[in-house]
Amino acid sequence: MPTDDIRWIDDRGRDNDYNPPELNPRGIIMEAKCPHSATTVNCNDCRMSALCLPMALQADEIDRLNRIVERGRPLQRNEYIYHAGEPFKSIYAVRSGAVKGFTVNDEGVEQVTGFYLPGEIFGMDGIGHPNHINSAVALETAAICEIPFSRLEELSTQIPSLQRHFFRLMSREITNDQQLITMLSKNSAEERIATLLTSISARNARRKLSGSRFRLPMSRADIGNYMGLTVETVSRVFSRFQKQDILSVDKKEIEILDLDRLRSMANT
Amino acid sequence: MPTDDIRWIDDRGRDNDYNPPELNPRGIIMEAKCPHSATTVNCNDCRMSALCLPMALQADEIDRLNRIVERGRPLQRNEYIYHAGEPFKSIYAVRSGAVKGFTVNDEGVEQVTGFYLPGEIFGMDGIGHPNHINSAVALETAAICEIPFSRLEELSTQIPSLQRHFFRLMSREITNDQQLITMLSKNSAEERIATLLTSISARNARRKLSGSRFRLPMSRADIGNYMGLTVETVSRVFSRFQKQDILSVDKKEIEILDLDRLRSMANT
DNA sequence: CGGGCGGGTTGATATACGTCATATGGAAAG
DNA sequence: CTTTCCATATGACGTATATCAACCCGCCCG
Repeated sequence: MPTDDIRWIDDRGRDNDYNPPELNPRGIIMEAKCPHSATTVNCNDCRMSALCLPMALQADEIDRLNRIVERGRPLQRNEYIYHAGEPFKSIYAVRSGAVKGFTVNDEGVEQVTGFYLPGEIFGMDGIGHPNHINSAVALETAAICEIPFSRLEELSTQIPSLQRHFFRLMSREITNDQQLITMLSKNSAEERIATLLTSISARNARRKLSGSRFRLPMSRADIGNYMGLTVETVSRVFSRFQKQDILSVDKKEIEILDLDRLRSMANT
Repeated sequence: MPTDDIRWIDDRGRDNDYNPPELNPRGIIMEAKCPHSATTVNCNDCRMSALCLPMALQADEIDRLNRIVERGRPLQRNEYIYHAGEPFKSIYAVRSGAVKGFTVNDEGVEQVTGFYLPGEIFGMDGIGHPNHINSAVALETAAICEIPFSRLEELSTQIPSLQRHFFRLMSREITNDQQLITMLSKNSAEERIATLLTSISARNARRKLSGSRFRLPMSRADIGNYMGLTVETVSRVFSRFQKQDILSVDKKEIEILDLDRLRSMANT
Protein backbone atom coordinates (compact mmCIF):
# COMPACT_ATOMS: atom_id res chain seq x y z
CA MET A 1 0.00 0.00 0.00
CA PRO A 2 1.41 3.38 -0.92
CA THR A 3 2.00 5.94 1.76
CA ASP A 4 -0.80 8.03 0.36
CA ASP A 5 -3.35 5.55 1.53
CA ILE A 6 -2.74 6.39 5.17
CA ARG A 7 -5.41 8.92 4.77
CA TRP A 8 -6.83 9.61 8.16
CA ILE A 9 -4.18 12.12 9.01
CA ASP A 10 -2.00 12.45 5.99
CA ASP A 11 -4.50 14.39 3.99
CA ARG A 12 -3.80 17.35 6.14
CA GLY A 13 -0.17 17.52 5.15
CA ARG A 14 0.89 17.73 1.58
CA ASP A 15 4.14 19.49 0.93
CA ASN A 16 6.61 22.08 2.08
CA ASP A 17 7.40 23.52 5.47
CA TYR A 18 7.36 26.86 7.21
CA ASN A 19 9.18 29.71 5.59
CA PRO A 20 12.83 29.13 6.42
CA PRO A 21 15.39 31.91 6.58
CA GLU A 22 15.92 33.17 3.05
CA LEU A 23 16.69 36.24 1.01
CA ASN A 24 13.98 38.82 0.51
CA PRO A 25 13.89 40.81 -2.73
CA ARG A 26 16.40 43.24 -1.33
CA GLY A 27 18.80 40.52 -0.39
CA ILE A 28 18.46 40.88 3.35
CA ILE A 29 18.28 37.72 5.44
CA MET A 30 14.86 37.52 7.07
CA GLU A 31 13.88 35.71 10.23
CA ALA A 32 17.35 34.39 10.80
CA LYS A 33 16.93 34.28 14.55
CA CYS A 34 13.28 33.41 14.91
CA PRO A 35 11.72 30.97 12.50
CA HIS A 36 8.31 31.73 14.03
CA SER A 37 8.47 35.41 13.20
CA ALA A 38 5.19 36.50 11.71
CA THR A 39 5.07 40.04 10.55
CA THR A 40 7.18 39.65 7.47
CA VAL A 41 5.21 36.73 6.06
CA ASN A 42 2.35 36.88 3.64
CA CYS A 43 0.50 34.19 1.73
CA ASN A 44 2.43 34.86 -1.46
CA ASP A 45 5.84 33.98 -0.15
CA CYS A 46 4.73 31.53 2.54
CA ARG A 47 5.97 28.15 1.49
CA MET A 48 2.94 26.56 3.09
CA SER A 49 0.77 28.10 0.43
CA ALA A 50 0.93 24.95 -1.67
CA LEU A 51 -1.05 23.02 0.89
CA CYS A 52 -2.88 25.73 2.76
CA LEU A 53 -5.90 27.69 1.54
CA PRO A 54 -3.99 29.50 -1.25
CA MET A 55 -3.45 26.25 -3.11
CA ALA A 56 -6.85 26.70 -4.74
CA LEU A 57 -6.24 30.26 -5.86
CA GLN A 58 -4.78 32.44 -8.61
CA ALA A 59 -2.24 35.13 -7.83
CA ASP A 60 -4.74 37.99 -7.58
CA GLU A 61 -7.05 35.87 -5.46
CA ILE A 62 -4.24 34.98 -3.09
CA ASP A 63 -3.76 38.67 -2.65
CA ARG A 64 -7.34 39.11 -1.57
CA LEU A 65 -7.05 36.18 0.82
CA ASN A 66 -3.78 37.54 2.13
CA ARG A 67 -5.46 40.78 3.09
CA ILE A 68 -7.86 39.07 5.49
CA VAL A 69 -5.28 36.85 7.18
CA GLU A 70 -4.08 38.01 10.59
CA ARG A 71 -0.67 37.00 11.89
CA GLY A 72 -0.01 37.62 15.56
CA ARG A 73 3.13 37.19 17.61
CA PRO A 74 4.47 33.65 17.96
CA LEU A 75 2.82 31.59 20.68
CA GLN A 76 4.74 29.87 23.45
CA ARG A 77 4.27 26.29 24.56
CA ASN A 78 0.92 25.80 26.35
CA GLU A 79 -0.52 29.09 25.12
CA TYR A 80 -4.09 28.75 23.92
CA ILE A 81 -5.13 29.68 20.41
CA TYR A 82 -8.75 29.50 21.52
CA HIS A 83 -10.74 28.08 24.42
CA ALA A 84 -13.89 26.00 24.21
CA GLY A 85 -16.83 28.27 24.91
CA GLU A 86 -15.30 31.37 23.37
CA PRO A 87 -17.24 32.91 20.47
CA PHE A 88 -16.21 31.32 17.21
CA LYS A 89 -14.68 33.91 14.91
CA SER A 90 -11.84 32.40 12.93
CA ILE A 91 -10.18 29.33 11.60
CA TYR A 92 -6.42 28.92 11.79
CA ALA A 93 -3.44 27.65 9.85
CA VAL A 94 -0.20 26.41 11.38
CA ARG A 95 2.84 28.14 9.90
CA SER A 96 5.37 26.60 12.27
CA GLY A 97 5.36 24.59 15.48
CA ALA A 98 2.58 22.22 16.49
CA VAL A 99 -0.91 22.51 17.92
CA LYS A 100 -3.13 20.18 19.92
CA GLY A 101 -6.92 20.31 19.57
CA PHE A 102 -9.04 18.87 22.35
CA THR A 103 -12.39 18.87 24.07
CA VAL A 104 -13.07 18.80 27.79
CA ASN A 105 -16.25 17.02 28.86
CA ASP A 106 -18.57 17.80 31.74
CA GLU A 107 -16.36 16.03 34.26
CA GLY A 108 -13.31 17.92 33.12
CA VAL A 109 -11.82 14.93 31.29
CA GLU A 110 -9.80 15.92 28.25
CA GLN A 111 -10.07 14.25 24.86
CA VAL A 112 -7.45 15.09 22.26
CA THR A 113 -9.10 15.37 18.85
CA GLY A 114 -6.10 16.12 16.69
CA PHE A 115 -2.53 17.26 16.27
CA TYR A 116 -1.84 19.95 13.70
CA LEU A 117 1.51 20.45 11.99
CA PRO A 118 2.75 23.23 9.68
CA GLY A 119 0.54 23.74 6.64
CA GLU A 120 -2.55 22.28 8.32
CA ILE A 121 -5.83 24.04 9.06
CA PHE A 122 -7.69 23.76 12.36
CA GLY A 123 -10.60 25.29 14.22
CA MET A 124 -13.27 24.15 11.78
CA ASP A 125 -15.21 22.46 14.57
CA GLY A 126 -16.54 25.86 15.62
CA ILE A 127 -18.20 26.67 12.33
CA GLY A 128 -21.57 25.10 13.06
CA HIS A 129 -21.87 26.64 16.50
CA PRO A 130 -21.88 30.11 18.04
CA ASN A 131 -18.97 29.17 20.31
CA HIS A 132 -15.94 26.97 20.00
CA ILE A 133 -16.55 23.35 20.96
CA ASN A 134 -12.88 22.49 21.21
CA SER A 135 -9.85 24.21 22.61
CA ALA A 136 -6.47 24.50 20.93
CA VAL A 137 -3.05 24.99 22.50
CA ALA A 138 0.48 25.30 21.16
CA LEU A 139 2.51 22.17 21.92
CA GLU A 140 5.68 24.14 21.28
CA THR A 141 6.57 27.61 20.07
CA ALA A 142 4.30 28.16 17.09
CA ALA A 143 3.36 30.70 14.45
CA ILE A 144 -0.31 30.71 13.58
CA CYS A 145 -2.32 32.44 10.84
CA GLU A 146 -5.80 33.53 11.85
CA ILE A 147 -8.46 33.71 9.14
CA PRO A 148 -11.65 35.47 10.20
CA PHE A 149 -14.41 33.14 9.16
CA SER A 150 -17.01 35.70 8.13
CA ARG A 151 -14.51 37.32 5.76
CA LEU A 152 -13.58 33.92 4.41
CA GLU A 153 -17.24 33.04 3.88
CA GLU A 154 -17.73 36.28 2.02
CA LEU A 155 -14.67 35.67 -0.11
CA SER A 156 -15.89 32.15 -0.78
CA THR A 157 -19.09 33.37 -2.38
CA GLN A 158 -16.95 35.47 -4.73
CA ILE A 159 -14.32 32.86 -5.50
CA PRO A 160 -15.97 29.50 -6.26
CA SER A 161 -12.70 27.60 -6.21
CA LEU A 162 -12.13 28.84 -2.66
CA GLN A 163 -15.57 27.66 -1.62
CA ARG A 164 -14.91 24.30 -3.18
CA HIS A 165 -11.54 23.98 -1.57
CA PHE A 166 -12.99 24.84 1.77
CA PHE A 167 -15.70 22.21 1.39
CA ARG A 168 -12.95 19.76 0.62
CA LEU A 169 -10.98 20.66 3.71
CA MET A 170 -14.00 20.15 5.93
CA SER A 171 -14.95 16.88 4.33
CA ARG A 172 -11.43 15.63 4.81
CA GLU A 173 -11.66 16.51 8.44
CA ILE A 174 -14.71 14.25 8.48
CA THR A 175 -13.01 11.33 6.76
CA ASN A 176 -9.96 11.77 9.01
CA ASP A 177 -12.16 11.55 12.06
CA GLN A 178 -13.88 8.50 10.65
CA GLN A 179 -10.60 6.74 10.13
CA LEU A 180 -9.69 7.50 13.71
CA ILE A 181 -13.06 6.05 14.76
CA THR A 182 -12.27 2.87 12.87
CA MET A 183 -8.91 2.66 14.54
CA LEU A 184 -10.32 3.16 18.01
CA SER A 185 -12.94 0.51 17.57
CA LYS A 186 -10.89 -2.13 15.76
CA ASN A 187 -7.14 -1.77 16.26
CA SER A 188 -4.73 -2.87 18.97
CA ALA A 189 -2.43 -0.57 20.89
CA GLU A 190 0.52 -1.47 18.64
CA GLU A 191 -1.46 -0.83 15.49
CA ARG A 192 -2.60 2.55 16.76
CA ILE A 193 0.88 3.72 17.70
CA ALA A 194 2.29 2.41 14.43
CA THR A 195 -0.38 4.34 12.55
CA LEU A 196 0.36 7.56 14.41
CA LEU A 197 4.08 7.26 13.80
CA THR A 198 3.76 6.52 10.08
CA SER A 199 1.35 9.41 9.78
CA ILE A 200 3.71 11.88 11.41
CA SER A 201 6.53 10.49 9.35
CA ALA A 202 4.60 11.01 6.12
CA ARG A 203 3.54 14.51 7.10
CA ASN A 204 7.14 15.41 7.85
CA ALA A 205 8.35 13.95 4.59
CA ARG A 206 5.88 16.05 2.66
CA ARG A 207 7.28 19.10 4.30
CA LYS A 208 10.72 18.07 3.03
CA LEU A 209 11.83 17.07 6.50
CA SER A 210 13.14 13.68 7.45
CA GLY A 211 10.48 11.00 7.57
CA SER A 212 12.69 8.73 9.63
CA ARG A 213 14.11 11.03 12.30
CA PHE A 214 11.98 13.59 14.04
CA ARG A 215 10.91 14.98 17.35
CA LEU A 216 7.43 14.23 18.62
CA PRO A 217 5.88 17.53 19.64
CA MET A 218 3.42 15.91 22.05
CA SER A 219 3.76 14.05 25.35
CA ARG A 220 3.10 10.34 25.88
CA ALA A 221 -0.02 11.34 27.75
CA ASP A 222 -1.31 13.27 24.74
CA ILE A 223 -0.58 10.35 22.45
CA GLY A 224 -2.39 7.97 24.76
CA ASN A 225 -5.31 10.31 25.14
CA TYR A 226 -5.62 10.71 21.37
CA MET A 227 -5.37 6.99 20.69
CA GLY A 228 -7.58 5.84 23.54
CA LEU A 229 -4.73 4.31 25.55
CA THR A 230 -3.08 4.96 28.90
CA VAL A 231 0.38 6.49 29.21
CA GLU A 232 1.71 3.18 30.47
CA THR A 233 0.52 1.32 27.42
CA VAL A 234 2.02 3.90 25.09
CA SER A 235 5.31 3.64 26.93
CA ARG A 236 5.28 -0.15 26.77
CA VAL A 237 4.55 -0.17 23.05
CA PHE A 238 7.47 2.20 22.46
CA SER A 239 9.71 -0.12 24.47
CA ARG A 240 8.51 -3.17 22.57
CA PHE A 241 9.12 -1.44 19.23
CA GLN A 242 12.65 -0.68 20.39
CA LYS A 243 13.31 -4.28 21.38
CA GLN A 244 12.13 -5.34 17.93
CA ASP A 245 14.49 -2.82 16.28
CA ILE A 246 11.60 -0.99 14.68
CA LEU A 247 12.30 2.25 16.49
CA SER A 248 15.00 4.01 18.34
CA VAL A 249 13.52 6.29 20.98
CA ASP A 250 15.21 8.90 23.12
CA LYS A 251 12.49 10.75 25.01
CA LYS A 252 10.73 12.64 22.24
CA GLU A 253 13.36 12.04 19.59
CA ILE A 254 12.26 9.23 17.32
CA GLU A 255 14.18 7.33 14.71
CA ILE A 256 12.24 4.91 12.58
CA LEU A 257 14.55 1.98 11.82
CA ASP A 258 12.11 -0.22 9.94
CA LEU A 259 9.46 1.86 8.23
CA ASP A 260 8.16 -1.07 6.19
CA ARG A 261 7.40 -3.09 9.27
CA LEU A 262 5.81 -0.09 10.93
CA ARG A 263 3.64 0.45 7.88
CA SER A 264 2.53 -3.14 7.73
CA MET A 265 1.47 -2.96 11.37
CA ALA A 266 -0.36 0.31 10.84
CA ASN A 267 -2.02 -1.00 7.77
CA THR A 268 -5.18 -2.51 9.17
CA MET B 1 -28.10 18.09 31.87
CA PRO B 2 -30.74 18.86 29.30
CA THR B 3 -31.34 16.47 26.45
CA ASP B 4 -29.93 19.03 24.07
CA ASP B 5 -26.47 18.47 25.38
CA ILE B 6 -26.30 14.98 23.96
CA ARG B 7 -24.84 16.56 20.94
CA TRP B 8 -22.89 13.94 19.13
CA ILE B 9 -25.88 12.57 17.36
CA ASP B 10 -28.80 14.72 18.33
CA ASP B 11 -27.73 17.66 16.25
CA ARG B 12 -28.75 15.74 13.21
CA GLY B 13 -32.33 15.42 14.30
CA ARG B 14 -34.41 18.41 15.12
CA ASP B 15 -38.11 18.16 14.51
CA ASN B 16 -40.87 16.58 12.50
CA ASP B 17 -41.14 13.36 10.59
CA TYR B 18 -41.76 12.17 7.08
CA ASN B 19 -44.79 13.49 5.23
CA PRO B 20 -47.74 11.46 6.50
CA PRO B 21 -50.85 10.77 4.46
CA GLU B 22 -52.71 14.02 4.06
CA LEU B 23 -54.94 15.97 1.73
CA ASN B 24 -53.47 17.58 -1.32
CA PRO B 25 -54.88 20.87 -2.59
CA ARG B 26 -57.57 19.05 -4.52
CA GLY B 27 -58.69 17.12 -1.49
CA ILE B 28 -57.45 13.72 -2.63
CA ILE B 29 -55.76 11.50 -0.10
CA MET B 30 -52.13 11.02 -1.09
CA GLU B 31 -49.75 8.22 -0.21
CA ALA B 32 -52.27 6.36 1.86
CA LYS B 33 -50.74 3.00 1.08
CA CYS B 34 -47.07 3.84 0.90
CA PRO B 35 -45.58 6.34 3.29
CA HIS B 36 -42.33 6.17 1.36
CA SER B 37 -43.88 7.34 -1.88
CA ALA B 38 -41.74 9.99 -3.43
CA THR B 39 -43.12 11.57 -6.51
CA THR B 40 -45.75 13.73 -4.90
CA VAL B 41 -43.40 15.32 -2.42
CA ASN B 42 -41.52 18.57 -2.79
CA CYS B 43 -39.47 20.61 -0.37
CA ASN B 44 -42.31 23.04 0.26
CA ASP B 45 -44.72 20.57 1.74
CA CYS B 46 -42.16 18.12 3.12
CA ARG B 47 -42.47 18.26 6.86
CA MET B 48 -38.76 17.56 7.14
CA SER B 49 -38.02 20.99 5.70
CA ALA B 50 -37.70 22.49 9.15
CA LEU B 51 -34.53 20.52 9.83
CA CYS B 52 -33.30 19.73 6.35
CA LEU B 53 -31.56 22.10 3.97
CA PRO B 54 -34.66 24.30 3.42
CA MET B 55 -34.58 25.46 7.02
CA ALA B 56 -32.11 28.15 6.03
CA LEU B 57 -34.16 29.44 3.12
CA GLN B 58 -36.96 31.80 2.11
CA ALA B 59 -39.95 30.57 0.12
CA ASP B 60 -38.58 31.52 -3.29
CA GLU B 61 -35.20 30.04 -2.44
CA ILE B 62 -36.80 26.78 -1.34
CA ASP B 63 -38.35 26.68 -4.75
CA ARG B 64 -34.97 26.91 -6.40
CA LEU B 65 -33.59 24.22 -4.13
CA ASN B 66 -36.64 22.08 -4.77
CA ARG B 67 -35.95 22.15 -8.48
CA ILE B 68 -32.55 20.50 -8.10
CA VAL B 69 -33.66 17.77 -5.68
CA GLU B 70 -34.18 14.33 -7.19
CA ARG B 71 -36.56 11.84 -5.60
CA GLY B 72 -36.34 8.27 -6.82
CA ARG B 73 -38.48 5.27 -6.01
CA PRO B 74 -38.41 4.05 -2.42
CA LEU B 75 -35.49 1.81 -1.55
CA GLN B 76 -35.86 -1.63 -0.04
CA ARG B 77 -33.93 -2.96 2.92
CA ASN B 78 -30.26 -3.58 2.03
CA GLU B 79 -30.40 -1.53 -1.15
CA TYR B 80 -27.41 0.75 -1.56
CA ILE B 81 -27.77 4.49 -1.92
CA TYR B 82 -24.14 4.64 -3.03
CA HIS B 83 -21.07 2.41 -2.91
CA ALA B 84 -17.59 3.40 -1.80
CA GLY B 85 -15.52 3.98 -4.90
CA GLU B 86 -18.36 5.32 -7.03
CA PRO B 87 -17.91 8.85 -8.34
CA PHE B 88 -19.20 11.35 -5.83
CA LYS B 89 -22.08 13.32 -7.29
CA SER B 90 -24.68 14.03 -4.64
CA ILE B 91 -25.52 14.34 -1.01
CA TYR B 92 -28.72 12.85 0.37
CA ALA B 93 -31.51 13.50 2.83
CA VAL B 94 -33.59 10.84 4.55
CA ARG B 95 -37.33 11.44 4.12
CA SER B 96 -38.41 8.17 5.72
CA GLY B 97 -36.83 4.93 6.87
CA ALA B 98 -33.27 4.62 8.09
CA VAL B 99 -29.82 4.50 6.51
CA LYS B 100 -26.49 3.07 7.62
CA GLY B 101 -23.24 4.69 6.52
CA PHE B 102 -20.07 2.61 6.64
CA THR B 103 -16.56 2.13 5.31
CA VAL B 104 -14.89 -1.11 4.32
CA ASN B 105 -11.14 -1.27 4.85
CA ASP B 106 -8.51 -3.11 2.83
CA GLU B 107 -9.21 -6.40 4.57
CA GLY B 108 -12.90 -6.13 3.89
CA VAL B 109 -13.76 -5.29 7.48
CA GLU B 110 -16.75 -3.01 7.83
CA GLN B 111 -16.88 0.03 10.07
CA VAL B 112 -20.24 1.70 10.62
CA THR B 113 -19.79 5.46 10.67
CA GLY B 114 -23.34 6.57 11.32
CA PHE B 115 -27.05 5.91 11.34
CA TYR B 116 -29.30 8.41 9.60
CA LEU B 117 -32.96 8.94 10.47
CA PRO B 118 -35.64 11.03 8.74
CA GLY B 119 -34.65 14.66 8.33
CA GLU B 120 -30.94 13.96 8.45
CA ILE B 121 -28.37 14.58 5.73
CA PHE B 122 -25.69 12.09 4.73
CA GLY B 123 -23.08 11.52 2.05
CA MET B 124 -20.96 14.54 2.92
CA ASP B 125 -17.88 12.37 3.32
CA GLY B 126 -17.53 12.26 -0.46
CA ILE B 127 -17.19 15.99 -0.92
CA GLY B 128 -13.45 16.23 -0.57
CA HIS B 129 -12.74 13.33 -2.88
CA PRO B 130 -13.48 12.33 -6.45
CA ASN B 131 -15.16 9.11 -5.30
CA HIS B 132 -17.23 8.12 -2.32
CA ILE B 133 -15.18 6.96 0.66
CA ASN B 134 -18.12 5.41 2.43
CA SER B 135 -21.06 3.30 1.38
CA ALA B 136 -24.67 3.79 2.42
CA VAL B 137 -27.49 1.24 2.56
CA ALA B 138 -31.12 1.36 3.57
CA LEU B 139 -31.69 -0.43 6.88
CA GLU B 140 -35.39 -0.65 6.07
CA THR B 141 -37.68 0.63 3.35
CA ALA B 142 -36.65 4.23 2.88
CA ALA B 143 -37.38 7.33 0.84
CA ILE B 144 -34.32 9.38 0.00
CA CYS B 145 -33.83 12.80 -1.57
CA GLU B 146 -30.80 13.18 -3.77
CA ILE B 147 -29.21 16.61 -4.06
CA PRO B 148 -26.63 16.90 -6.85
CA PHE B 149 -23.66 18.50 -5.19
CA SER B 150 -22.46 20.64 -8.08
CA ARG B 151 -25.88 22.24 -8.37
CA LEU B 152 -25.96 22.76 -4.62
CA GLU B 153 -22.51 24.36 -4.72
CA GLU B 154 -23.67 26.66 -7.45
CA LEU B 155 -26.81 27.58 -5.58
CA SER B 156 -24.70 28.17 -2.46
CA THR B 157 -22.68 30.86 -4.14
CA GLN B 158 -25.96 32.60 -4.97
CA ILE B 159 -27.67 32.12 -1.62
CA PRO B 160 -25.25 32.95 1.19
CA SER B 161 -27.56 31.59 3.88
CA LEU B 162 -27.51 28.24 2.11
CA GLN B 163 -23.74 28.26 2.02
CA ARG B 164 -23.64 29.08 5.69
CA HIS B 165 -26.14 26.41 6.56
CA PHE B 166 -24.18 23.88 4.64
CA PHE B 167 -20.98 24.82 6.41
CA ARG B 168 -22.85 24.31 9.65
CA LEU B 169 -24.06 20.88 8.65
CA MET B 170 -20.57 19.76 7.79
CA SER B 171 -19.04 21.14 10.93
CA ARG B 172 -21.67 19.37 12.99
CA GLU B 173 -20.74 16.15 11.29
CA ILE B 174 -17.22 16.85 12.54
CA THR B 175 -18.25 17.52 16.12
CA ASN B 176 -20.54 14.46 16.05
CA ASP B 177 -17.63 12.33 14.96
CA GLN B 178 -15.46 13.82 17.65
CA GLN B 179 -17.96 12.98 20.34
CA LEU B 180 -18.04 9.44 19.04
CA ILE B 181 -14.24 9.39 19.22
CA THR B 182 -14.40 10.48 22.85
CA MET B 183 -16.89 7.76 23.59
CA LEU B 184 -14.84 5.07 21.93
CA SER B 185 -11.70 6.01 23.78
CA LYS B 186 -13.16 6.65 27.24
CA ASN B 187 -16.51 4.97 27.81
CA SER B 188 -17.54 1.49 28.89
CA ALA B 189 -19.86 -0.77 26.93
CA GLU B 190 -22.83 0.22 29.10
CA GLU B 191 -22.14 3.90 28.69
CA ARG B 192 -21.91 3.54 24.93
CA ILE B 193 -25.16 1.66 24.59
CA ALA B 194 -26.89 4.06 26.96
CA THR B 195 -25.68 6.95 24.85
CA LEU B 196 -26.91 5.41 21.63
CA LEU B 197 -30.32 4.69 23.09
CA THR B 198 -30.82 8.15 24.55
CA SER B 199 -29.71 9.63 21.26
CA ILE B 200 -32.21 7.64 19.23
CA SER B 201 -34.86 8.41 21.80
CA ALA B 202 -34.20 12.14 21.50
CA ARG B 203 -34.15 12.06 17.72
CA ASN B 204 -37.49 10.25 17.70
CA ALA B 205 -38.99 12.69 20.16
CA ARG B 206 -38.02 15.58 17.96
CA ARG B 207 -39.85 13.98 15.12
CA LYS B 208 -42.94 13.88 17.32
CA LEU B 209 -42.64 10.14 17.78
CA SER B 210 -42.39 8.38 21.08
CA GLY B 211 -39.08 8.83 22.81
CA SER B 212 -39.72 5.87 25.08
CA ARG B 213 -41.03 3.20 22.72
CA PHE B 214 -39.51 2.62 19.33
CA ARG B 215 -38.12 0.08 16.96
CA LEU B 216 -34.37 -0.03 16.40
CA PRO B 217 -33.79 -0.04 12.65
CA MET B 218 -30.36 -1.64 12.95
CA SER B 219 -29.13 -5.07 14.03
CA ARG B 220 -27.15 -5.79 17.17
CA ALA B 221 -24.16 -6.40 14.93
CA ASP B 222 -24.48 -2.91 13.46
CA ILE B 223 -24.78 -1.39 16.90
CA GLY B 224 -21.72 -3.26 18.08
CA ASN B 225 -19.77 -2.32 15.01
CA TYR B 226 -20.67 1.34 15.41
CA MET B 227 -19.82 1.41 19.11
CA GLY B 228 -16.65 -0.65 18.92
CA LEU B 229 -18.15 -3.70 20.66
CA THR B 230 -18.94 -7.29 19.73
CA VAL B 231 -22.49 -8.53 19.20
CA GLU B 232 -22.23 -10.60 22.35
CA THR B 233 -21.35 -7.61 24.46
CA VAL B 234 -24.22 -5.59 23.02
CA SER B 235 -26.59 -8.44 23.75
CA ARG B 236 -25.31 -8.81 27.31
CA VAL B 237 -25.69 -5.10 27.99
CA PHE B 238 -29.27 -5.20 26.74
CA SER B 239 -29.95 -8.14 29.05
CA ARG B 240 -28.35 -6.38 31.99
CA PHE B 241 -30.42 -3.25 31.34
CA GLN B 242 -33.55 -5.40 31.35
CA LYS B 243 -32.65 -7.03 34.66
CA GLN B 244 -32.16 -3.56 36.12
CA ASP B 245 -35.58 -2.46 34.82
CA ILE B 246 -34.04 0.23 32.67
CA LEU B 247 -35.27 -1.27 29.42
CA SER B 248 -37.79 -3.68 28.10
CA VAL B 249 -36.50 -5.33 24.97
CA ASP B 250 -38.32 -7.55 22.49
CA LYS B 251 -35.98 -8.13 19.58
CA LYS B 252 -35.79 -4.72 17.97
CA GLU B 253 -38.69 -3.21 19.86
CA ILE B 254 -37.37 -1.08 22.70
CA GLU B 255 -39.17 0.45 25.61
CA ILE B 256 -37.20 2.75 27.84
CA LEU B 257 -38.51 2.31 31.37
CA ASP B 258 -36.08 4.58 33.19
CA LEU B 259 -34.88 7.34 30.91
CA ASP B 260 -33.29 9.28 33.75
CA ARG B 261 -31.06 6.41 34.71
CA LEU B 262 -30.19 5.77 31.09
CA ARG B 263 -29.28 9.44 30.68
CA SER B 264 -27.10 9.47 33.75
CA MET B 265 -25.19 6.46 32.44
CA ALA B 266 -24.78 8.03 29.01
CA ASN B 267 -23.74 11.27 30.49
CA THR B 268 -19.99 10.85 30.76
C1' DC C 1 23.00 22.04 47.16
C1' DG C 2 18.72 19.68 48.09
C1' DG C 3 13.89 18.98 47.46
C1' DG C 4 9.97 18.74 44.84
C1' DC C 5 7.77 17.80 40.61
C1' DG C 6 6.33 16.43 36.01
C1' DG C 7 7.24 13.14 32.53
C1' DG C 8 8.55 8.75 31.50
C1' DT C 9 9.46 3.68 32.33
C1' DT C 10 8.62 -0.85 34.28
C1' DG C 11 6.41 -4.51 37.04
C1' DA C 12 2.46 -6.97 39.41
C1' DT C 13 -2.26 -7.59 39.41
C1' DA C 14 -7.22 -6.88 38.16
C1' DT C 15 -10.93 -6.73 34.95
C1' DA C 16 -13.85 -5.61 31.09
C1' DC C 17 -14.46 -7.25 27.04
C1' DG C 18 -13.39 -10.49 23.26
C1' DT C 19 -13.50 -15.25 21.67
C1' DC C 20 -15.44 -19.61 21.19
C1' DA C 21 -19.15 -22.63 21.79
C1' DT C 22 -23.94 -23.81 22.14
C1' DA C 23 -28.84 -22.91 22.19
C1' DT C 24 -33.30 -20.82 20.64
C1' DG C 25 -36.71 -18.92 17.76
C1' DG C 26 -38.51 -16.74 13.87
C1' DA C 27 -38.22 -15.95 8.91
C1' DA C 28 -37.20 -17.39 4.48
C1' DA C 29 -36.60 -21.12 1.36
C1' DG C 30 -37.64 -25.37 -0.54
C1' DC D 1 -44.54 -28.80 6.53
C1' DT D 2 -39.65 -29.34 6.96
C1' DT D 3 -35.22 -27.48 6.43
C1' DT D 4 -32.05 -23.97 6.52
C1' DC D 5 -30.38 -19.92 8.03
C1' DC D 6 -29.75 -15.75 10.42
C1' DA D 7 -30.20 -12.88 14.43
C1' DT D 8 -30.09 -13.01 19.18
C1' DA D 9 -28.95 -14.80 23.62
C1' DT D 10 -26.04 -16.95 27.24
C1' DG D 11 -22.17 -19.38 29.35
C1' DA D 12 -17.08 -20.60 29.97
C1' DC D 13 -12.73 -18.98 29.32
C1' DG D 14 -8.67 -16.15 27.66
C1' DT D 15 -6.29 -11.90 27.07
C1' DA D 16 -5.15 -7.11 26.05
C1' DT D 17 -5.11 -3.32 28.38
C1' DA D 18 -6.22 -0.64 32.63
C1' DT D 19 -4.91 0.10 37.26
C1' DC D 20 -1.88 0.61 41.03
C1' DA D 21 2.62 1.15 42.60
C1' DA D 22 7.43 1.96 42.62
C1' DC D 23 11.21 4.12 40.57
C1' DC D 24 14.22 7.06 37.65
C1' DC D 25 15.74 11.26 35.61
C1' DG D 26 16.14 15.99 34.32
C1' DC D 27 14.63 20.53 35.65
C1' DC D 28 13.19 24.26 38.24
C1' DC D 29 13.28 26.76 42.39
C1' DG D 30 14.22 27.92 46.95
